[in-house]
Amino acid sequence: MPDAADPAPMNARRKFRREGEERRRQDLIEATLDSVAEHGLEGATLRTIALRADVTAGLIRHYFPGKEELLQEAYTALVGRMTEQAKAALVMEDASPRQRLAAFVTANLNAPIIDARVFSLWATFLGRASADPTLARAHREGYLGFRNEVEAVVAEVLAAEQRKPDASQLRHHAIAINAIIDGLWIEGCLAGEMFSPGELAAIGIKTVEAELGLAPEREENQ
Amino acid sequence: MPDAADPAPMNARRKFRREGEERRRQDLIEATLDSVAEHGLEGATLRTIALRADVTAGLIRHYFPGKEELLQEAYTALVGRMTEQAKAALVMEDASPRQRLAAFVTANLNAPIIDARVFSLWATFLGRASADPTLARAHREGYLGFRNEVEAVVAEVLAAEQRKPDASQLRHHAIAINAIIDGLWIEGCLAGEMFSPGELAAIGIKTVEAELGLAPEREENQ
DNA sequence: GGCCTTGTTATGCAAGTGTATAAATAGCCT
DNA sequence: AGGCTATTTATACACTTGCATAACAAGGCC
Repeated sequence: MPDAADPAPMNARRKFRREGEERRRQDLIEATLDSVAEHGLEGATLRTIALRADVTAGLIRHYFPGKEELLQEAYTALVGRMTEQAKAALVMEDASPRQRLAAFVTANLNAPIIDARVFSLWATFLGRASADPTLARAHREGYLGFRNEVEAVVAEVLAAEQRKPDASQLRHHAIAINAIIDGLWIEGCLAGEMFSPGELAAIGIKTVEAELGLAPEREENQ
Repeated sequence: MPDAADPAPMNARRKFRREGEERRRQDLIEATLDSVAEHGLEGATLRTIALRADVTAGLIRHYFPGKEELLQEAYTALVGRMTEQAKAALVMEDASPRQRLAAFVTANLNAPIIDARVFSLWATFLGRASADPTLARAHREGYLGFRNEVEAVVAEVLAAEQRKPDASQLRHHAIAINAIIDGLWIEGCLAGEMFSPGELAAIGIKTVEAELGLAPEREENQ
């Protein structure tokens, strides 16, 4: 029974905790990505983001010059995380190049890289990349890093097969394989339930190996 | 010298012409796509769109129940146009299945299908598809139509080679080829200047034919 | 314990948003 | 030519947006 005897002020100011700077920035970026994934760039308002980070809107301006910068940093963080995860699949000691390539493809065509939320973010930001040079650069760097990684593995695989491709052939292989992975990734993210588990990865490996002209592993149907 | 003698009223009402209903709707949809491509979903306001269509904002409500419906119709129109263009490359009389497949790949990896504006639109809308069932359905239908088209050509090509793939193999080929085209399409749209003219198409044809296990056309390097 | 810094909240504001409604006029019909 | 109707413009409104600024208090320091 809230009455005159109630000692609590009825217009209590919101309680809060001071967090470390890095932690707050991280939380705000995460909240931004969540908001964008759920409501799109249009629906990701400062107030929505702040609410998700359990903070009031004004605080954002204490860490970021403006909304634009927050979005850019969020996208940069996203791209960084994506390529980092992708490359992580490559660090396998004592595995043949061909196995490492297969593992790379498999990793990129399963969770957590195949993920509707990440895809939504990827597409949303990329749609604005053609108009925003900062976003375009963030994407470009991630993309080239990924493709170089692919090219390096391809070179190893072919070397293990005693083949000496020139730079142009290597580049073409990398472009093609990159396209295969990207294309299957999109299909998986958009319509994951249309594929049985592991199906996309199996298709990816087969297609990549065909592109490289590697002999089928064992069974030769048609 | 605009003075008291000037017969023209100083607050003249805007002159306008009455257009046919279909024409106006078409114009408004086109203006919407332009706005979204340039400013993103967030920047595509009714006033911006109306300005581009050379009309005042209120008129939009005369043709569409609300902004959402306008955006949905615009996306549907875009998807329809894209798949239509893609399929158009398939109607070649007296050409071998393999030639038709190659022509299909080539058409999809050159202008006007490789186009930064279309890509921007595609990505922007797709980013919101996971949250908007109407957009998701529009995309799904376009995608399945495209893939069925691919599957049909693949079946013809393999039949011409006396091969009898079962339904599962056919499906896998279609998925893979669709991914190759999509992936290369994205690369071309986002970084067209990194590729020489025709390079993407050449890579696409080679990769697709490798995936299908077709013997190389003539020259056999490694 | 009391103070001081600064992270945090609260409030305000001008600009812009989508939508509703009233007023005007273009162009067809007779 | 003159009237009718529906397309089009104009205006208003309630609400949201990003940003600015002032008030406040959390937590380290002496």
